[in-house]
Amino acid sequence: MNFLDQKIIQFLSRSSIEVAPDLIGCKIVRKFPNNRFIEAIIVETEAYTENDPACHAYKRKTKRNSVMFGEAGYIYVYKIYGIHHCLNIVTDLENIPSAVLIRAVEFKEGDFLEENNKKNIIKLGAGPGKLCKTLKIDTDLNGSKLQKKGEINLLFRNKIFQEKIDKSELTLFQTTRIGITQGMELPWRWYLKESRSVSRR
DNA sequence: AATATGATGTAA
DNA sequence: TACATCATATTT
Repeated sequence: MNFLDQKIIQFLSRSSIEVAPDLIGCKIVRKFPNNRFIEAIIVETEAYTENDPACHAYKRKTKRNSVMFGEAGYIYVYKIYGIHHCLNIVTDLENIPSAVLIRAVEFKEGDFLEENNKKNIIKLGAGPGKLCKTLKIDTDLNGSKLQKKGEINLLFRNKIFQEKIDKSELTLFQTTRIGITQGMELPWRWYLKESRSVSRR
């Protein structure tokens, strides 16, 4: 494991409520066997934590949610409504079931020249199911570790993004979470106000 | 074994 | 606002 992988694990080994806003601006890198890869900037996240009625691991450890009980730096992928997949990054210490749901990412112009229409590139990552479809993420990746040499990796915010946050040229908006039936009052959703790829405002 | 339902997306 | 569609969890 290299130094940067180590730093990412440290960064993720905190409460999901701290990690979720910090993940905005970080980059998901999805690598494929043919050496090609896609990069996407995270622009919308939600925190799920222990003692949170909306968390899949709220009641007990099950086969599905077991990854959330493990150490930070692994991904939890589940299928929802029979059709879509959702990507989560496991956070916090071992045996504290928590994760951050990636709700939206933004792709850069120039990617997808072959497969997709340039017009709707903004929409390709605007929703948890859509981003998984675009990044070809399904339950086969459940339990994978984020690492440089892997099918999926996470990179920190670049310097320019961090400077813009620091100078308030980019702003994070905090709201309540989407689509849940319990814990609706908890303001654990964050999105990048300036991004056009946010799923809902 | 049977049933209920969901951290969604799309079309209407 | 309806609904497609199925893995998982829960109930019988």
